[in-house]
Amino acid sequence: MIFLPEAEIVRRELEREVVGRKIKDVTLNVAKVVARSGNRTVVAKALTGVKLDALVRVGTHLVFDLDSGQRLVIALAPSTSVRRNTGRDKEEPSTVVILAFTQGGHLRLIDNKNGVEMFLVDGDQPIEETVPEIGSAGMDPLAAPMAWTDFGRKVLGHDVKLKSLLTDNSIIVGLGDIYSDEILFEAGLRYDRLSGGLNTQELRRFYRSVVTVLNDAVKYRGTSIESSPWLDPHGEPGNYQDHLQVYGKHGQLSPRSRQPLVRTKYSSRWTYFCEQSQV
DNA sequence: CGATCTACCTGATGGC
DNA sequence: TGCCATCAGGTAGATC
Repeated sequence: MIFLPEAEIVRRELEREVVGRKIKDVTLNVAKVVARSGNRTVVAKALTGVKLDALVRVGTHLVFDLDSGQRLVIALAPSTSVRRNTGRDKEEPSTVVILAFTQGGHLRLIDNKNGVEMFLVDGDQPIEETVPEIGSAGMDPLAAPMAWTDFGRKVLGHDVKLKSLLTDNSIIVGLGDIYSDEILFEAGLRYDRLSGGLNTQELRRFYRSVVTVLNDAVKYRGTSIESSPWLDPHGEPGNYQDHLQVYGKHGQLSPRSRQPLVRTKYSSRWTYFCEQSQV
């Protein structure tokens, strides 16, 4: 599964290995994935012979500048895998897009739920305008630097349980159960605390934990566990699963309180936390 | 022992 | 606005 740290890892890899390359050939296996730019023939034609000039990440969207003057947007879904392949690698099941480069090699998108979208937008207008969901997306804690004042205002501006806040893409983009539970443990805050009731000290701890956990997850190259498989563009798993403190660890001793960690259902999904150290 | 079924996992979505 | 039922695909474990 791709969440925010994994999206950042993908951006770094593709910046090194794909930017500067020219598209020789385009394979589009699923019409829905490119439908925002028209049909497959139109999109393939618009991309063939075009060079990828620059890449930025906005939340879980990857945005390439093209030498055609357009931009290529890849809107990653949790179910998306991004792969750098040689041209000879055999096509994995659920491969939805293949971009083959004149310099050799492929960029492939794999998605068993067809959740990924790839489309072209005008390069002259701001990306927030050409891609409305980018304009309305939540904060990106990996954007350097996420403003502390924005964070505070957004958190206090809602009165919702902290876990709901963390997993709400319109407030903070790209987090799921794993990173949410880890952030809340790091912050010493319970999943069911109301965001509007945090005091200044708690708010600062919360902010610091969001930034720390997500940056650590990038540093350790993402989280690869059974319920949330993740492989980087080279097919390598991450290591952050070895640094998880609470997720999936109910019954084990809390690193902070030395009491057993607890697992509870919250809005029909599991939440892992330490009853003693998270208040 | 293999095929099939069931329950449950995940995040996204849309109705209330 | 926030909460929750439902959806879809995948999979683990049970059952035949």
